[in-house]
Amino acid sequence: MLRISKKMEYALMGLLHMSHKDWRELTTAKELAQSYNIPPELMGKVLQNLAKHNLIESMQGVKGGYRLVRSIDQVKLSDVITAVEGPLKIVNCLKIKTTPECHQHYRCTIKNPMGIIQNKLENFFSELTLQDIENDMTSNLRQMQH
Amino acid sequence: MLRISKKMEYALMGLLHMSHKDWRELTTAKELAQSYNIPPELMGKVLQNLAKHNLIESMQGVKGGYRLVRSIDQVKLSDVITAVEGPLKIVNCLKIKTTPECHQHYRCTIKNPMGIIQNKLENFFSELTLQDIENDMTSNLRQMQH
DNA sequence: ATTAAATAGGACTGAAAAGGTCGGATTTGC
DNA sequence: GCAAATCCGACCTTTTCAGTCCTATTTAAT
Repeated sequence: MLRISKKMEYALMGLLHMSHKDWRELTTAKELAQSYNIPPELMGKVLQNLAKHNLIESMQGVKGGYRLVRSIDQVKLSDVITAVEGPLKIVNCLKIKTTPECHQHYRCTIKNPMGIIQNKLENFFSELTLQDIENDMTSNLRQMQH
Repeated sequence: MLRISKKMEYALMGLLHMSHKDWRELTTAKELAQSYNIPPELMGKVLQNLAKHNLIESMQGVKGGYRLVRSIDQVKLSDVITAVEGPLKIVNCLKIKTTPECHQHYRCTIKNPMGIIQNKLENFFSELTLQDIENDMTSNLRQMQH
């Protein structure tokens, strides 16, 4: 429950990795896969999804690869989630407007607390940028070095 | 990904249901199961977990049932999650201190963004009480009635 | 032109988790 | 003693996740 998928993990690693380079430089799936011990095919798929949603751009062919199209402080965590996993739906019932087979449906809109939590989570993820995460990571690193 | 389990849903429904009664009154698993179309055995298990973690108290025997031990503004969402699902671990790698089979382990503590997100999510859930959720639901209800 | 390295993308498999079911034990009011 | 409730573990089925495989396409370099 509330597990963040491997795909998300790989996506974040990839995006942060790219942010440490000059923006023009390309990063290949293979490079990321080797750096972080990720199955290359999976890494590739994740990057393809990110490219499809315009978080990164792809160059095909030899010497191809991926690079960021905007700086990471312009990338919300919710963008990454949507790109990699599709729109966030924490509970089946809310996936489609009126799922016929949902027996709690007549109570869903009013009595079901899930919608509330979903909204709050969406806000949470859309207020959090990759830069925020990067900052926290480096500050943690500093603490460890003391 | 990031799906909240049915158990959580049932737990929240049960707790909010109880909060609408006089605190001394008992609620049975059967009552909840029938009210919300939930498999009774499952509802029972969820309530047992909540009782074990002292979010509700249980009375055995005929005329038994469950009731809140504190008002819902004293119950954090993180309490419910922990009771129903065990401690929140959004990613395998962070479950146990040093999982030997985690190949990214040497990078985990510093380079893996998951720990950061996990901390932020934990804060998020521990700042949110059931009363907050209740409030949002009733305000949504008011909007619909206009 | 050919080759090699890269992205693009669909189909499939195995493992793990979630959701639900079943059976039985214990407690307790009537 | 019976019935209604909590308690609890074992089991099964379905869905989801992670990973693999295979093929096609693009393109730089030779």
